[in-house]
Amino acid sequence: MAEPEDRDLPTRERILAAAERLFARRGFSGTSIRDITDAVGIKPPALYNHFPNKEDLYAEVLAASLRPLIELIDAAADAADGAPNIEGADQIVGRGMDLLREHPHGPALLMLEGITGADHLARIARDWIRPLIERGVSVLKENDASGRWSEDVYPNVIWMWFCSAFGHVALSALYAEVFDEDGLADSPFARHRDFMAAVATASFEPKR
Amino acid sequence: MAEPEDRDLPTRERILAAAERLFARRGFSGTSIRDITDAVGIKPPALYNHFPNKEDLYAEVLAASLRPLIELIDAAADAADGAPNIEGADQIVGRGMDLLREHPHGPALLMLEGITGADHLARIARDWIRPLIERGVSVLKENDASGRWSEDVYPNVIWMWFCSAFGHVALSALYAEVFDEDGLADSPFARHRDFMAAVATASFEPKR
Amino acid sequence: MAEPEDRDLPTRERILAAAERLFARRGFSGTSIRDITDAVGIKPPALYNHFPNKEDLYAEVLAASLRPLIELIDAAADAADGAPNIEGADQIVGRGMDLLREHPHGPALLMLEGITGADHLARIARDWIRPLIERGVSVLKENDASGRWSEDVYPNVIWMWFCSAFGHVALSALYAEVFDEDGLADSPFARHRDFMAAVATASFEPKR
Amino acid sequence: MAEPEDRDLPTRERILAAAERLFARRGFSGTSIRDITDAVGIKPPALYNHFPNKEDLYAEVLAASLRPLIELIDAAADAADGAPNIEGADQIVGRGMDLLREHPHGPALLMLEGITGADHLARIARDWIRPLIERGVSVLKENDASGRWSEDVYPNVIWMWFCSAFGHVALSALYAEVFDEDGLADSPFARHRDFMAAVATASFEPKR
DNA sequence: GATGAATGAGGATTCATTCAT
DNA sequence: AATGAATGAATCCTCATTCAT
Repeated sequence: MAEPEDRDLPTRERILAAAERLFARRGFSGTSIRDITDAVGIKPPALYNHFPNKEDLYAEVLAASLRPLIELIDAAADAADGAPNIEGADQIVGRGMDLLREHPHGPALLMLEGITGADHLARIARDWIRPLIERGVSVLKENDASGRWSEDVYPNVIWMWFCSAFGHVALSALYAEVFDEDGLADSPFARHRDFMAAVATASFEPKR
Repeated sequence: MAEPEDRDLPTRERILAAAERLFARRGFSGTSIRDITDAVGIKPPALYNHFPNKEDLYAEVLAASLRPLIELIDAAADAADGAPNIEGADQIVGRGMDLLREHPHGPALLMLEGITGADHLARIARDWIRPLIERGVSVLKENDASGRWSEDVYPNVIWMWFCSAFGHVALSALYAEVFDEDGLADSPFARHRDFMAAVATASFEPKR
Repeated sequence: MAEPEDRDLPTRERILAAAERLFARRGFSGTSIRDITDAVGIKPPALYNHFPNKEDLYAEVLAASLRPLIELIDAAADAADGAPNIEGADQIVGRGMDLLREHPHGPALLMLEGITGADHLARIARDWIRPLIERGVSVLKENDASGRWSEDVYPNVIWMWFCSAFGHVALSALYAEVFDEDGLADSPFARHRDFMAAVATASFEPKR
Repeated sequence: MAEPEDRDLPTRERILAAAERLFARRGFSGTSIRDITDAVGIKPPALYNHFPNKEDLYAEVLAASLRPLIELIDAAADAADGAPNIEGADQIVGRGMDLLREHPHGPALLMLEGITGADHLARIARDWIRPLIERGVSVLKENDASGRWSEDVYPNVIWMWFCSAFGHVALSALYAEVFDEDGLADSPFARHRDFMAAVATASFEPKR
């Protein structure tokens, strides 16, 4: 708990790191300023030299936590853009999950926001999720040669993968309790990622 | 907001209903006793005539919210138990989602618990999720004739469907912001349910 | 300080009494909730069972403190309405001051507000002071036969008396330090009141 | 608001000017160090290079704000010392008010202190107000030939004029709300000053 | 002189809970 | 079964002040 949260970094960064971890684990109202400052090793008033209030700190954590995810997913989609049909699907899914795994707080924060539908939801949806979906849909339009799906379910395709992938990462605590192993550890994670990639393959296998 | 939460029901039931809705929307620490009693139309001390404290009320809400889900999913699985191969998969998925839709607070509560990994998580995992997974795995063992999957990914199959289905229902607020329509309304919901059922079908289509 | 503030009265009244005294002596921002609740003999949270917040408590104190002043002055003006010329002026002044003396917190609160020009000033001016001035002006119009003053200085007449009378009562702490006697005690107060009444008489003495 | 408070002056003077204005408008406890430094355009710690703490800054503001008033009033009294009877009264009153008008924060600060009776009151009373009163009384003794007043009400005379004159200037915010015009603007101020001078004349008009 | 970072003390207010009625 | 009044603990945040730079 009181891990000094990377003692070398400037205080502002340490606050962001501690806040990200705590907000992701306990939600906004479940995390107190004191929780965060205790984790950083400062007193509560010191936090206000770096952030004007809890809300703004949270907004910054949210943005900082989602930005790399979207950027990386975007880059992965770029890479897969010209790729041939079926192989593309499983590779995108696999890469996407690997990226989520490296930034597991983002999915948790996003799903907490998505469920509780708090104040930031509209902005998140507009700025992060909608572009992500649109990006995915356009990739599908160019690459799906399976003949299985009409264009108007492409958003559902992306949405389902979004729920599955973000859900797996965000729900790692539940996964651990259910399966007695850390869902983000190498082997279980690989198994799940590969399974999801295989479902993707099956989904875009040309219809007989 | 201040809907008197079914004026005819006994107070205890009205508290449970209001608490379920609020806990699902704002989480445990984001919901105050006053929020609940305001929704019911009583004063905070009156709540303590029916529940010993907030924690126990929450535990009861959680159980009451998850029990029907598990029971109904269980029943759906029973019905599909003897069903033939491929048709079974999409029917189970479709029925399961219809059931979730009727009790949308359950998925939200479960995912909030699953993310924040709070005190109830171990019990929930043991009592509700593990049996659900095991039930699904055994159904798969009896019915999967696709030749696509080895038995040790069956848990991943169920887990992925769990994330997708519970995620879609729990994240309806996010869905609404992203797609400008209520993901639980008839037509969008049917589209997503049918798409997921189709993916199930594709996943269990016998391999060529 | 910790006088129990009239132990018999209901808590709400005791809070109002303590708050009036403290706000009048130390101003709004110089008075803490704890100051008030200490004077009443309760803990700070108990105050919130009776008033929603400090601002509203202050507003209520202000209204409760000014209302009797205005009402009584109004009544005094009524009584003097039909009175003959000169005698009226000194009697109104004398009676008005006697009334202020009985409610000395009102002038203090009003002058603090009037100086700091805080949020309530506009409302106070409109609801309390303007009617008071207008009332005084109309009395002057009917009764001033001195031939000394044009009608357009009547507001200045009232304003000057307002400053003098409210000032004397509000500034009793300063008066005490300057003159080494309590300006609200019987004898010094009577001397000042009678002097002011005499000035009023001189001011409305028919011009030679 | 964020007027840089006379950019050319040395920081110390700019702090004094900003502090005077803010203390006069919001009182001691209603003004924070940050309010002052914001108005000056520096950060709070910089203030401590010029003043040891808030209390001492306030004391200096108070002295600096009252000193010119007293000096100027004193000078005005000197000038009127040899002046003949009746004309003197109105001239002193008129000149005194003109002086107050040029330093309107002094009256506000003084009345706030006089009402709240804070720590500085005794010193202020002794050092500033008492000499002022005594000076006025001695002028009256030498000049009052009206035969209207016994010598023991002379202090009341001065006190009443003090309340009226300081009150009018300090309460300019209230005046503005009540009369819809700035009480310190040329025309309204002149009207009030002349009225007060006229009352002075009437008060010292030889009795018939 | 000025500032960024820090802090102890205290600010108003909320919260879960109790208890007498 | 319900409530008004009360409270200890905790909430977010502000404040005056310090100190190293």
